[in-house]
Amino acid sequence: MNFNFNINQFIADFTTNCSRKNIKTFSKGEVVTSYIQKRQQFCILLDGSANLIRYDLNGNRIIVDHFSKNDIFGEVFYNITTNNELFVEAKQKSSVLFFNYNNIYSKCKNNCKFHATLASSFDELILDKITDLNMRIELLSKRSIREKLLSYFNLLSTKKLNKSFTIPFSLTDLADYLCVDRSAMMREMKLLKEEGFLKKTGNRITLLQQ
Amino acid sequence: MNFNFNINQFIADFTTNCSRKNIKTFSKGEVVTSYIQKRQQFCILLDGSANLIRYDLNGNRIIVDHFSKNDIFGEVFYNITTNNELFVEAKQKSSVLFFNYNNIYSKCKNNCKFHATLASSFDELILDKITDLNMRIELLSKRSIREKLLSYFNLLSTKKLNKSFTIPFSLTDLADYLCVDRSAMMREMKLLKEEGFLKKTGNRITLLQQ
DNA sequence: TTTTTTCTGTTGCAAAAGCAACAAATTATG
DNA sequence: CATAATTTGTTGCTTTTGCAACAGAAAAAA
Repeated sequence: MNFNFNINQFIADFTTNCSRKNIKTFSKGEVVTSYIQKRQQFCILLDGSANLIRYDLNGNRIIVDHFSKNDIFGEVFYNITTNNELFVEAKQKSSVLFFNYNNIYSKCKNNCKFHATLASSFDELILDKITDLNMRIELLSKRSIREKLLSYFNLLSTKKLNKSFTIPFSLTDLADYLCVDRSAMMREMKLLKEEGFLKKTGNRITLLQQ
Repeated sequence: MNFNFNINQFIADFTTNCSRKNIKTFSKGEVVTSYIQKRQQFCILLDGSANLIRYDLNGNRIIVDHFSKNDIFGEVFYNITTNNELFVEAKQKSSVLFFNYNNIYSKCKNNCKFHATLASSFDELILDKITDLNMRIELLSKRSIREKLLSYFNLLSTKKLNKSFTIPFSLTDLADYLCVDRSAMMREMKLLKEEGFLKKTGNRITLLQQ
């Protein structure tokens, strides 16, 4: 397994050489793609940010996943089993590369370098995805809103190597990402501030103590 | 990608030919393995059943995953980031095959057929794992105990192609798997019975209506 | 087979979370 | 820039969930 995988190089190879790629841009609020059974599309977010969204039967919106630059998504990473409608919504002006994974081994016209890279790097891509999914499960396994908030904030803090960081989406979205009621989440956040766990200005958080 | 992957054939090849494998048996309650950072072990449950367990800081036990015959687990499928101790516990007499994935490409003495199979089938294995993880996320994203129970039961029902099925572990375990309080879960289950959603004898459930 | 341990089922009470509703602030859009 | 739309922050009230505790059933161990 190649542990020296470089996502930037990978994307560069892809965008410059592959004739089977397809790049589109989207503005805020637009649906980038819906997940369709049997199709095996895979997408790379070249720029911007987007959410993977599902609505449950009670009308609750769930932000299943959040994507930012260089994140990879699509049916390849989500075998759809039930009739749960899943779609990706751009949160801002975004640029997305599409690739049909079904025939991954069919070379494109100019026999591009990318296909060799893809074959050898695909394990790496999915193992990264597994890491993300396990972190998501760890987050959702937390039993209280307080624990969910603190876990998520610690995650962001670790990722940024900084006690201060910006929540990558609105607080309304955050509630749908943590799968809790927004007003209850706001109340809990207020308590966390009052009890000295964190400081908050807008959607910038600074973790204090512990 | 090979969509004709056969897990039974795969395991048969592995157990009969590979000299790098290592098979051990465990009795109920024994720890099969703990997940260790940097190691890249991967294990196949040949027989029995086991749970992947974590304890959170409040002492709550979380059943992160449940494994039965032919399920695959190990650090390969769980990049450990934090200091969360994860271990696999046998729920009954179980037989487990261990393989060190670090040097997947180093052939074993008799250059066994398995390694060719593994290289070509690994994508399949991890994509299956991703499906499982996404289902787990969908389950945990449910906001009430009632919804979690019904979703989980529907899942089992779909898997068995039958409205009747057996919960693969104790109700105490089920609560830890759904990440809710056991007594609250029992109460909700009682209500579901009373409201005619299901019948229950021991840990055998029959779904009624809808 | 008896004893010990674990699991199931239940309940009262306390704490947490959800719901609804609204005003103020902020952000998009014509 | 003005207006519309969305987001934030807040609160009272209701519902759900968690906690603690215990008795009986079932399963495991001696």
